[in-house]
Amino acid sequence: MLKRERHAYILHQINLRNKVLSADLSLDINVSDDTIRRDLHELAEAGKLIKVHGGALSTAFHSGHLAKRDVYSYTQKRMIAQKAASLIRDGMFVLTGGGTTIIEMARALPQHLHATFITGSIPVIFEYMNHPTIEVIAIGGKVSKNSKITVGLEAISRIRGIRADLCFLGINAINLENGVSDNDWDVVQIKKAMVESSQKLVCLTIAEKINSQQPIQVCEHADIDILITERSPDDPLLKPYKEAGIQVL
Amino acid sequence: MLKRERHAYILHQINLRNKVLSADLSLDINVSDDTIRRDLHELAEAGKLIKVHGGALSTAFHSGHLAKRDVYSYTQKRMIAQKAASLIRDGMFVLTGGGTTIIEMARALPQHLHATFITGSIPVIFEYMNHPTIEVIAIGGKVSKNSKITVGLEAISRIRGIRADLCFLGINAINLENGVSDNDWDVVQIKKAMVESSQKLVCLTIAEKINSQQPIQVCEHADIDILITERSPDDPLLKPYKEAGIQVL
DNA sequence: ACTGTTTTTGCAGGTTTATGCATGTTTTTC
DNA sequence: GAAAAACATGCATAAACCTGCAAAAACAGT
Repeated sequence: MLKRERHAYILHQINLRNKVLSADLSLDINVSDDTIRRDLHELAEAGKLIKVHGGALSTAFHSGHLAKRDVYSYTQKRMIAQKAASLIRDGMFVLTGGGTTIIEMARALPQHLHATFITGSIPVIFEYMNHPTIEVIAIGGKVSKNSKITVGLEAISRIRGIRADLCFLGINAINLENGVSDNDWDVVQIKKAMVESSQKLVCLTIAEKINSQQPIQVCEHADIDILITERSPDDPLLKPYKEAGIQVL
Repeated sequence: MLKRERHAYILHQINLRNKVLSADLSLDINVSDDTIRRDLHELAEAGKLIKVHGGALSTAFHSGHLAKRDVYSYTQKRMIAQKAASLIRDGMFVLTGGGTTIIEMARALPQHLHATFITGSIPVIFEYMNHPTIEVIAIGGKVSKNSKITVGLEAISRIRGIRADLCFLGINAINLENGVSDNDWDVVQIKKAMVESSQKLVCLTIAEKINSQQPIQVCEHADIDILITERSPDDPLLKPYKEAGIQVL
């Protein structure tokens, strides 16, 4: 096989799977691994791929391109945040949890909204404070350093004393069998209390976490009123949830 | 799986869930936990995540986002903060207000201090959260957007339920005639409650504010136990306060 | 077609990297 | 305060790597 051909083949493989192993290629094409290595080296110099120990990766896959901007799935979260913010009306009492998605929602609130937001998440409070017209209530209690929200009995009993119209939770895992689940006991207790204290529960998550599970259950899927992801409500991934009676946005 | 690929996978997981356990990863990817540990170590060195015992955390929340040097009279406040921090012993319950001086105190706390800090100031909570060993209690209530502390009846009744060893207040004005005074009614109510709930009151202020006055009184000079400024305790400016029975540091 | 030149390839060797394992230590947790 | 989990460290090994070299292949020009 000619060098050019080989190069084309390698690039084809890399675009197909986002990675290649030198060993695989040398076996496939029946040339020595030295040759493959030289090929990869050349292609890397030409910027067609990224050479790593043991093989090569697609340029699209690697850091600079995808990682820098979108490791936090910023774009998806923005979209979720906007859908979520549109549910809030003047005069409402809104309970919210913590997490980056909720922070994005805080940023996406319309300028003249006149609602009351209650949360135990310190970073979220920070974000709410920048809004000109909303009222912000902090839930007191012991502060969990990991999750940066208030937890414990104090916080839970405060939440129990509230009747909110809406509850927004950024969730870590959801499936139909076990509903919403998470991995921090203290945080789960808080979320449970929030769910019980609200008329409607709105769950926010990027689609990637749909159909996944974590050790501790927050609530049944039946408790969820609205589910928001960055995808279209018609996406087949979400169909089972619609059929289970959840409104999907 | 290639090393770089693994790194990308780990980062993806971490940004998805905000944390990962080494054990989970080694099971997922099917490599030894040693390898995972080495991966996490490398990624941590590169600043892509924060390594902790048993796994790693996302950097997303842990960004020190308070600008350091653009604080008015930074050096003076540093000095005050250090004097103040030296008063705190293991096991103490400490009530603190808000303000840049208190934030500096939070930064000046010794690394192994084992005390409990109670505050309603959101920026101060942020700072406390960075400390490895202290316990942090947030006072709940309505959040005042100006002063960034919780105010109102809810907060006050919470404070009343506390018996603290020390209370640190950053103060805006003090003279012998009217004691400590301030200009925000809500904030003053909170400070009053704090003073009443503590054994000892420690007031922090830059010397510039000594012998000045604001419209609303917080407490009498007789309520103050300790006064801390950036000046030496022997400074003539402070003599009247010493003579009035206040311990000056 | 022949010869000189260039390119490509495989190989020998010595080096580096990645990984797992064994050891002993620290940290966490109950 | 003792057991379990997580950690660091050093070592061994296999795989991947680089370098230089020589054989083979491809090329080009009179």
